[in-house]
Amino acid sequence: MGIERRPLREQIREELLLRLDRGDFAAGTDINEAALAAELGVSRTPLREALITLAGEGVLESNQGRGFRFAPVSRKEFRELCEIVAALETLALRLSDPAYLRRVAPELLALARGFPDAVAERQVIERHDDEWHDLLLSGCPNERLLDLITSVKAGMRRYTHLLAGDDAPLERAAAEHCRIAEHLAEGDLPAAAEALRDNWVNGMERMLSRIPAP
Amino acid sequence: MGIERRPLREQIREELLLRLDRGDFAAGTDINEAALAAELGVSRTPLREALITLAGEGVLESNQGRGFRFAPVSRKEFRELCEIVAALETLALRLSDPAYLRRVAPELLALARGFPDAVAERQVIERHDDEWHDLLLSGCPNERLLDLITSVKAGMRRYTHLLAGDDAPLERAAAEHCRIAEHLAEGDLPAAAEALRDNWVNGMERMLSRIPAP
DNA sequence: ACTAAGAATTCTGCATACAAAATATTACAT
DNA sequence: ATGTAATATTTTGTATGCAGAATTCTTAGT
Repeated sequence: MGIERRPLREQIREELLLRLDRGDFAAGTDINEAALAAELGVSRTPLREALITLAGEGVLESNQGRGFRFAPVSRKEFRELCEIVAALETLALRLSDPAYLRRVAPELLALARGFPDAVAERQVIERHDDEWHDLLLSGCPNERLLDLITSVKAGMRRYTHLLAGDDAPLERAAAEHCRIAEHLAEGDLPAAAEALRDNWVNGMERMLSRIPAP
Repeated sequence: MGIERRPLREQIREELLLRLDRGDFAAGTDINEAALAAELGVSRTPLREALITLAGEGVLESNQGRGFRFAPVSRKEFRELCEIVAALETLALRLSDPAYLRRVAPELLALARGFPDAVAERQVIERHDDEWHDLLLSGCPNERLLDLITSVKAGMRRYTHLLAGDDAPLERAAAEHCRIAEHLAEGDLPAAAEALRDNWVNGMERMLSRIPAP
């Protein structure tokens, strides 16, 4: 039975991202290292290591002498992140083997169709969406690109909890996922890539109004 | 007189990248934290923080229990990185204001033309190339994208020293830069973006043969 | 001489300690 | 009451300490 043998900093990073999804931290909030470390039951050292990693991913900001804080959210930044992820994911799709994509298309379609039925809590649905995109890109041979996408998406997690309580956006996303899967089933990769970009642009539009004005 | 007031971890990170450019570290080499910290005249704490940052950028790898090491180089990874940066830079160019680009085109052209004349050492030339690309993208309003490009390029620094002693690739790069600048001067942004992608693809080809086989 | 077990050493990962910077509080003058 | 200077407190940034894992060295046995 494999006991947990991973660096504390990684576990801490994931725990913080999870709490971020839950909306535990307001954007712009300062982090008190000692208090947070005590709450997590670890020392400041691995906590700081996790904070530095998250700062590198854009989740946190750091200012000399005054520590870390959750980076403030803004429509501008969210738009920027969507532009980036859209470009990276379409690149990943274009680099994938068309035959492989056609093979996983049915599974992608099934997942997308079973999407709104799942009456799970929002947090589970978010994870579900991530897994769908992961499967979509699982055939991309560019490993560095996949890592980078994961990292950039971590920077977007500050925004996910803003969708709380509204299912409409998720249903529309599911419909778009179906469209993408159908294009893949037909072997029309360019159309799928275009639909994927639309998915990000639309998702961005749906979110923008929920982001508080600066 | 503003004295140096930045976190040690950032200064350490830059120093390590500089030494990497000089070819001080062989790919795959394990890092001895205590020895390196002593050499740099700092304690292990900020050094480790810098190492964690570099690991996040792909410069280093970390394995539980056996610390950090410089990630091994490979043709596959270099190709992957080039694909990524090419996509990101062309995106940045497409997002830029065409009027601004036309305005800086002359400066870009002049810099590119003065390129091979500079008989400076290779390391300076590399930095020169970086600055040219920075200027090219300086009109991109997507700040997150610019940060991301910088970060991904840090991950490519493990490869730059492999160009040591050969000016031919740099001269060809200069010619390509001229081409890009000329397209911008004409206001033909799509052509410039295409030339920029070619620049990365060609640069990749030039480099590939120099990367030792795995 | 080669292998394997085990001891000794080295090194990492995490915790704690300390100094300096930033922030909060108090005292006082206006 | 308000602003300000002096002081106390908090908090970060860096250094040091320590336990355990990984590695190297030693040596006994074949």
